[in-house]
Amino acid sequence: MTDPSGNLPPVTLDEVARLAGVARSTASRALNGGVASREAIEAVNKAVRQLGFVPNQAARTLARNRTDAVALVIPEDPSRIFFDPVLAMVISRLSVDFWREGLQPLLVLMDPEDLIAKLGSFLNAGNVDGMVVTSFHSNPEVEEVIAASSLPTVFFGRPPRPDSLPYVDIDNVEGGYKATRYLLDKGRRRIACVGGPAGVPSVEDRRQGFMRACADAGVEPGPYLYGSFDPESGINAAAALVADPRVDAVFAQSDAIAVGVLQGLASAGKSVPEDVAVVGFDNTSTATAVLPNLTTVAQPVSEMAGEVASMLLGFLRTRQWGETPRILPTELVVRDSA
Amino acid sequence: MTDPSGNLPPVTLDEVARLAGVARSTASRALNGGVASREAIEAVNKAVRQLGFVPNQAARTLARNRTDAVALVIPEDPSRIFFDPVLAMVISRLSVDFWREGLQPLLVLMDPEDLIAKLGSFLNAGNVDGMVVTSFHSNPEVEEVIAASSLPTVFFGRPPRPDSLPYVDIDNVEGGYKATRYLLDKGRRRIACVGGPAGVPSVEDRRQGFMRACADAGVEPGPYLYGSFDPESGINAAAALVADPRVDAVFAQSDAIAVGVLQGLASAGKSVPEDVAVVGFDNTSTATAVLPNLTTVAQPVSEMAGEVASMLLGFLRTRQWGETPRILPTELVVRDSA
DNA sequence: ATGGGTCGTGGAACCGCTTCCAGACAATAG
DNA sequence: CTATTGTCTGGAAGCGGTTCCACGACCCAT
Repeated sequence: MTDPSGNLPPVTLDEVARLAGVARSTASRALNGGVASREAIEAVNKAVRQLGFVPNQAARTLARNRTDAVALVIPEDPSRIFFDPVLAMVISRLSVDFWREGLQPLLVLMDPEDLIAKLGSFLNAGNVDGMVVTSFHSNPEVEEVIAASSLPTVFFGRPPRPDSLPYVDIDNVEGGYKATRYLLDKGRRRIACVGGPAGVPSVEDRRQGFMRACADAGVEPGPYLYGSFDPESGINAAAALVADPRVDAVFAQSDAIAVGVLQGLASAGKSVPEDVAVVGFDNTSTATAVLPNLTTVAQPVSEMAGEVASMLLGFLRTRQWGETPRILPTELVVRDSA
Repeated sequence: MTDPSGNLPPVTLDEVARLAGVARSTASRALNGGVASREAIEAVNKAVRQLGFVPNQAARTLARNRTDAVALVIPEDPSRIFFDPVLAMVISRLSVDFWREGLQPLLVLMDPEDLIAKLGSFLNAGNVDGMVVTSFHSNPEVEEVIAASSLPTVFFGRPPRPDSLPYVDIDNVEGGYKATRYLLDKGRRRIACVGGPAGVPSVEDRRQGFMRACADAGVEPGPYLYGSFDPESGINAAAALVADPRVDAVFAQSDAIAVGVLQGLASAGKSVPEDVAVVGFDNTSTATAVLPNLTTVAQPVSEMAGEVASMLLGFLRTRQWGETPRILPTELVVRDSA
């Protein structure tokens, strides 16, 4: 079944051809669907099975000038990504989809200094046919290298300079709007918002949605705080917010932040949702791991990743981009915190 | 700086050699530290810079019979891994370490059916020089393929058949013992234990530690329940356990389970830690995302992954294994739940 | 019979790099 | 001054596939 020769000598196409009684070129054609007689194909297939032949990928790459591999570029500080179940989901889905389509995913996740030092060479060494880049945080230097590589690229999340670059994203404005609107509909009148880092596109969009919902309701928006996408930011924010007793709701721009807010409110003696209602964003597993379970805006992360994969695949096959960008809708998941 | 030619023609070593006024072989030697005159090296380096040359990886692989890539094999159902922050950490650390050492990590994470269908070919196609396998769950078919590949392999976690295969793990017996002992020291007298799937090595070891601690204290162990490593198992377990009012502590074999237990106890009206103390395992970020914050057994996951990477690297360089297995200690992190 | 297709095939070139080998040359030893 | 060593070099032969090309066999319509 598998190669019985315990260890060393890998089978080559030459040996297959010899056993099948044909030329190497014929064997190659037989295997790759080129012109070949029925008998040739059968003989070759039999030989392949008998010898446990597997074509050498490097040789193939060299000859075809195509790697059948793609890079998953995660330009984040690796120590940060544990807080981000979204990222885990993205990676997982991309990996599964690419494998299914016969592409090997290379995980480009390294120390930031390594990244700027190595990414350029890596991309230009013909290691991959294309890449997907998660662009939650911007990083000019990395952007630069990516742009210079001229490899087919799809971004997960709107890239900082969306020069009609292909990307998939949710409608963050809508998401922010929905969350805020829900709180307003529940009668909350002074809503604070805790965001991620200033300047990040999704953060600004969610903020815009927040503002717009308040404006539409004729309510003055409560305090808006920038932070980062982790529980600490939430704790800090909560500490600041309780100073204003009129604040009766918080829209946290990620579940991680919301968790921190919850903790901060708890230690300040505020009860959720009675005193303060809290809405998160992302609908990650922590939303249900926390008490009270979090009302949150769900992103269809897996579908998004699926779209990303199919966009890149489509381009690699047809050499042209389909509809881009692709914007997917969000959905408010109501639980106990608001 | 980088290749100015916007797009297509990649620079080859031939062009570098021509520009430097030497033969291709000399250029190769100059770049790879072979014998070469000072002038030759300088001329080549200059040409390289000028042209933005990056050696083609496939050609290198073919010529050297070495890929400088390793596989990260995750034989788990991809939909499951989101519950597992440990896995995210492992992947991240491995990725960072391998990149730092000049090895490209290939993420082998796909649908189970795809895995058994494709893993064999992948491993035998000369895609990688070695691999690391996370072996939380056993899977005979995958085991088989891995064994047949005869690639250098390190396991994260004791593999089902540790035929002196290289692996890194924690002392799970000790971990289980510590958790249980702590509860006993706190005066708890009827301690239940909620484990992962029966038959998994780590689960059985933790169970053994649990049993032994009880025995050492002369206390009869409370109910032992198998489940899986997710919050649902914890909820179910809690539901079952509250039937016995004497149960005053639960040792959950993962934080995810513990979170479920916490919820289950809460909805049964039990307070933690007053009525029932809870100890988790893993010390993942959910341990602090939940209220009360979880007392839990910490595994040095990142260090473990680091060990794994260095073991594989060591073998690839020296062609022999160092000390194996490597067993790292656990540590009890005391918080609020017990 | 003869000319013009297909179809299938083997040989050879090629992808871009590394490495073996033999030769050129200079420096040192005899 | 030759013999011996040593350093550096270019040419050529790989690595293991794919693909171009020319050629022979075959079938059909002329």
